[in-house]
Amino acid sequence: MKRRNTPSKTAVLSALEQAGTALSHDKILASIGDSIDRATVYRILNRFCDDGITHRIVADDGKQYFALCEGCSHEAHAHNHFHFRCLGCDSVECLSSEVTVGLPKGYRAENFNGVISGFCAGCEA
Amino acid sequence: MKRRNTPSKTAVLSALEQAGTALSHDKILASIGDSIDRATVYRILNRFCDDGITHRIVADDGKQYFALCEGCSHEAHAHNHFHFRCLGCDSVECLSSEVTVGLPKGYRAENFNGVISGFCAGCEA
DNA sequence: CTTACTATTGCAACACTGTCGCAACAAAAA
DNA sequence: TTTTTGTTGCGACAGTGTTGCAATAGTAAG
Repeated sequence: MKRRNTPSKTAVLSALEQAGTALSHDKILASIGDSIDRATVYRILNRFCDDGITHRIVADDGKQYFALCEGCSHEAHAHNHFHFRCLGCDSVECLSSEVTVGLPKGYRAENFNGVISGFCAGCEA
Repeated sequence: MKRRNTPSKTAVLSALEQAGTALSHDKILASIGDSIDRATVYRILNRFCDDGITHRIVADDGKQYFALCEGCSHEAHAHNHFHFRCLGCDSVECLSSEVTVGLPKGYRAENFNGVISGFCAGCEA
């Protein structure tokens, strides 16, 4: 499946680049304006994940967040790091600490999803 | 807020006890039959979480799972352990390994949510 | 430049999860 | 038994994410 360069795709990509952190779908939509259809943004993001351009985080609010992959190749995605979601400003950022978790025998891990929610330095009263 | 003992509450509790693992809302509903309303089950589960009887896990499918708390007091909930969701049989179980993650300065953690998805020993081809 | 191919888009509709308001009900205490 | 008030059932709702389909527009070939 060959990919094409479209204005929508570029807009989503630059929104993620500009933010620097993980963005929820609606944040992305708000960032690029409502000129692009909801469904299109979802499809673009899913394509990005398929292609290894972004990784998907499901936070404890049940919503998906997307962040640009940095330093991980297409073959070896190493997203075993945590994310922090601020309950005050609703921002999601990647934490640097990597974690390895032991699984029971015979288990095979496919995806890692670690989120800690709380209050960031700015929102902490 | 005093709690009352009702058949619905007992049914949900025994469903969780019988399962031994974490259950999604619809699994619980299926387990106790459709004699109880959807909204009621949600309310019962939220009450359980408020009271520290269960803890809530949000898996990477965006759904909430509930598991009985074992060995954690009302005051000091220590749910910083991982959960494993099998992509084959869709079961969610608690992993034993406890994890501590370092947060940036000034950050305060409120909730820990770690889920690893993959295939369990039974579903691994 | 023109044409053909097909990835992508927009629109609408849909499934699903979780919540909320309100009137009716029922557990627990008086 | 009566009273109090926590719970339930029903309906409606908001939000998230997906899908089908016709129309559009990249992209490469002629």
